[in-house]
Amino acid sequence: MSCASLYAPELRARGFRMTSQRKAILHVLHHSGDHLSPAEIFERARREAPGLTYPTVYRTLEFLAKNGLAMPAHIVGKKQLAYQIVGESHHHLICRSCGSSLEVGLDALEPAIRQLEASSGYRFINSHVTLLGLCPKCQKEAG
Amino acid sequence: MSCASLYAPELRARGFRMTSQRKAILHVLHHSGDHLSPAEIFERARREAPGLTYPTVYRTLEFLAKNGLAMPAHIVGKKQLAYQIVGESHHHLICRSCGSSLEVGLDALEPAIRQLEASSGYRFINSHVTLLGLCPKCQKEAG
DNA sequence: TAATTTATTGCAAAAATTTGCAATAAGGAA
DNA sequence: TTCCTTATTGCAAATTTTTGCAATAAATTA
Ligand SMILES: [Mn+2]
Ligand SMILES: [Mn+2]
Ligand SMILES: [Zn+2]
Ligand SMILES: [Zn+2]
Repeated sequence: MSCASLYAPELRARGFRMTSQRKAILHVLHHSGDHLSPAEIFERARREAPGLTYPTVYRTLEFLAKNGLAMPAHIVGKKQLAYQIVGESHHHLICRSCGSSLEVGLDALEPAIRQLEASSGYRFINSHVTLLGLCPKCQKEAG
Repeated sequence: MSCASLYAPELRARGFRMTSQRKAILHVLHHSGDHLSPAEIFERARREAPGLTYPTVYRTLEFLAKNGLAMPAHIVGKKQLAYQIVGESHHHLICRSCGSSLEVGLDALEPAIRQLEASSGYRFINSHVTLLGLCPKCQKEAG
């Protein structure tokens, strides 16, 4: 029983198909919960889906993002775009000097985002925000 | 008189150098104001800096982002990471179904971000947030 | 101005990501 | 179950992005 059964109805309702490749990738994202690079996802998912290829990994991640099942996150300083399963709302605050990071809970930005949902008419906003700043340590060093 | 003279002191104070390549790229970003892909930046900047190469463009954009002079933005549906000069604070709300987008003014999220600056100790947060949602039209179609 | 230091660049090659298209297989219909 | 339609995949090739390293040039000093 794969966790992919959670997502299958969602996809089929929109005319998409649940394939073994998508199951494997969703399984990896779902159980890791973390931000994973395409390469990490490829390595882990192909244990369940032998024959899996890189083009499929990239296309699937883009597909999941477009459909609101995964969130992309670009972290300055890391070259690869990472993906994470949609779950607990949270955001990232990263020091652009030393790279140290802080996870920001949903209470910080979420109210403003819900407000925006109301005023814009857009709905189902998945927020996965990466903010860049200077951490306290680097503020001192920079003067 | 290039607009790069605006940025030179900033860089030199941190031990970096203002080069003809950086001048050209800053000039392009500064006067466009828009989100530009590395390829667009390369094409425009090399008019002023002949001999400019792609590795330099990529390294410079990463450099400007790390130093708070430019903001990267990953737009789901577009493959390339785009960059924009740091200027008016604003955010993007994009429909993950049809791609239509809305610019979100600084009043929507900025108060929450200033609040976060206070509570986290991080400072000089450049926010350039891309939020994904479903626009009103696509909400109807999706049911 | 000339010399010095080293941040930055260009080049060539490697690695990552995207694309076109024919083959495959998921899901629905018979 | 078998047949159909077409969304999805794998493959090969194209394109984009990154990296190592020697050559270059910005800024400081003499
Ligand atoms: Mn995250
Ligand atoms: Mn923008
Ligand atoms: Zn820091
Ligand atoms: Zn839409």
